Amino acid sequence: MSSSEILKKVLRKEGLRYTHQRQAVWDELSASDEHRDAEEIYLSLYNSGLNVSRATVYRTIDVLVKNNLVRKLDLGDGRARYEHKMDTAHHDHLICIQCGKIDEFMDNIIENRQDVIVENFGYKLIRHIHQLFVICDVCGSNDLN
Amino acid sequence: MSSSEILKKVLRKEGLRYTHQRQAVWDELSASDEHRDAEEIYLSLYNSGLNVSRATVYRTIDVLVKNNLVRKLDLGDGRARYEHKMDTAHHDHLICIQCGKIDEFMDNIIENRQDVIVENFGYKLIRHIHQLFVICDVCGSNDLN
DNA sequence: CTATATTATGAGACTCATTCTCATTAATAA
DNA sequence: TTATTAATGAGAATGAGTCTCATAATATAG
Repeated sequence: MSSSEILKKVLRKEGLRYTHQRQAVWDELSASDEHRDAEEIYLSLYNSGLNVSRATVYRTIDVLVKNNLVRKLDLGDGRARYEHKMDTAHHDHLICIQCGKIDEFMDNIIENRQDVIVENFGYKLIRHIHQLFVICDVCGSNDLN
Repeated sequence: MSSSEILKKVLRKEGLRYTHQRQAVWDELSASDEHRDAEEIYLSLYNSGLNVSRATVYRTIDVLVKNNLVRKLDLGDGRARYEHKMDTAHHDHLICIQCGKIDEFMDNIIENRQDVIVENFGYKLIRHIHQLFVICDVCGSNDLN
């Protein structure tokens, strides 16, 4: 399914109209594997000559997140980051606290343990956040850590 | 070691002065096991007749967090929560997305896997965030989930 | 097609947690 | 006690994100 077909399907399901701006935001997000914030998305579009307002960037991202096309990451620094979920398996993140580099990990043992823990409480797991804040190899070899 | 001795030691180490306000904030935090935000700390002090300004509440909490007397939690809703670390072992959190109840968990298998993952990357683990967002037993039995 | 109804957009005002500023006050050093 | 220096308080500033509302674009009815 093409990028625009996927988006159209989601918009139809949500009862929303298909617009240039929404396509532009989704294109921008799906074209990169980086973990960018809303301002970066906005500026990247702007620099491509696509003048989508910040408000629309936020509004569109909300729809994409709600419909599982995009994941929102809260790294605790006050700016949400976004990553598309096209052809990607579930994963969590390692974040270098020095250079900001983000890597991904996935561990079935951990995933299973989470289920066990929640089950022992008699709760139902909806979603989870698991972030490992690290000093990456590059930053670690640079000097005094 | 008493509450004030602990605080004095930290302040001395940081080259900071011992003040009523700092003691009041630390007392307020160490007296409760709840996970409260800065405004709740401020209001609780205010209602006890202790007029510590919001600015000082924030400033003091920063010192306490930096010195491991308090842990800052980011639950992704825009307000940081704080919990003291007196006589508490490391743990992570389960958060009910409906009623907001917060429970704690600790799992050695997960802790070990984290170390392995980070080691495989050749990185150094500094800290981690692991939050399980759930529907708790009470909310789950209330009706339609 | 064309007109009409309805939703989406853009610009900038607004919110709200947190941080900053700076004049005043309090704690430590002499 | 006074002098020195840091801490505090009040409110301004910040900044990511949200909201408003007039205008523009899209979908629907003829």
